Amino acid sequence: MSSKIRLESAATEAVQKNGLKSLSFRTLGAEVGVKSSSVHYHFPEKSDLAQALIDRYRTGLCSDLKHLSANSESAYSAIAEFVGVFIGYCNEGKLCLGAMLASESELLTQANRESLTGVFNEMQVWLTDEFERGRDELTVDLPSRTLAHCLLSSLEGAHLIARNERSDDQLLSVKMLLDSWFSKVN
Amino acid sequence: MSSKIRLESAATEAVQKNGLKSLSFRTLGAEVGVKSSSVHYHFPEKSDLAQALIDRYRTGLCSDLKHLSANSESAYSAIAEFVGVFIGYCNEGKLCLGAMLASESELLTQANRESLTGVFNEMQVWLTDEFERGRDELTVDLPSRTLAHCLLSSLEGAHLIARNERSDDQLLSVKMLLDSWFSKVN
DNA sequence: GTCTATACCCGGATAGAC
DNA sequence: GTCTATCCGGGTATAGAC
Repeated sequence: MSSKIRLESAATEAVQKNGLKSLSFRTLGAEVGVKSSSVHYHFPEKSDLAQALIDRYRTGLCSDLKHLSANSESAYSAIAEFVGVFIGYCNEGKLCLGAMLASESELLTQANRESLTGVFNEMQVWLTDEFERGRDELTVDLPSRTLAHCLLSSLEGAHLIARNERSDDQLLSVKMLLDSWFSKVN
Repeated sequence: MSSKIRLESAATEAVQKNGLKSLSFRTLGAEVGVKSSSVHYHFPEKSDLAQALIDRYRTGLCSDLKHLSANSESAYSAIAEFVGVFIGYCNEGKLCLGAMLASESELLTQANRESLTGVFNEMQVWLTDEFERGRDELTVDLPSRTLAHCLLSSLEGAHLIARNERSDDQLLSVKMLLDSWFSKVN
């Protein structure tokens, strides 16, 4: 695989764990066996790296979500699987890339920030559509869009809080809330 | 006021805006008119500064919450005011201190992390008690503790997401969710 | 308690050879 | 595309005078 791709993978992993600020061109290069100058060749400035990571994350996300919609037997199961992704991150000591970068927004360019907004929108639109698809089984009468916002916010917040502790309490509560929104949780 | 106190205030502000990692002893000192060596006199290492900030935040929080409980006419109004604090942060481009530090957990010591957990617990216990106080007006039958977890998670997540964008959508949705939990929202 | 001065390290970034 | 070498700025931290 090309160096560039391997750099992006390693960078994504590192950013989800410790943030962009903590990631240096030197250590990133070392991770895949090249020097910092080579990293600069692919990503001239740090904001270029950030942009690549955000774009890459969004692309992967889109295809994952598309798959999830197509292969799930119900809106509930699709959304529950989405929640599962976050629980997975949590177990690896990672934050969602979007959340981590959002917490470091002072080092992002305007373009970075706009793309990041796009990532969150992608998730919220997908969630909104899924809640709409499961309308009939919903026990709450809030707009789908509101439910989508709330679920995403809870997930991002929960695994931020959960990072410090050694319990899944936080995410489990969110899961309970989600379940309470559906009449059939099979 | 003593330098130490002023340093703590300035540091809290800076950390909520840009994080601990971005805050240098030099710029912090400059903020209150002393040199970096003087900052080191009060806080030998960065983790000492972090500890002071966390302790200070918790103390302020405790007294604020006590006041809120005592002076509110209902559980709903107390909780709504709590939500208001987060909306206020958001308008100032700040994150809750706990959330910001949680996102930077790689630079915290074990002691820092434990104290930080205490801060989140403080909020969750208070919220749990308030939901318990408002039991009669609740329209959801989830445990108060679960509601507390979910509300706090949503708030932390919402203003993380909201930081990038120029809209309050995210936090408004959380407010709508909260309102939907109470039968009387007067 | 605060200062000046300084040691030391690490990060981003670039120039130029291969 | 990758390397070596290097510059420069800025960060943490300490020693010692006042």
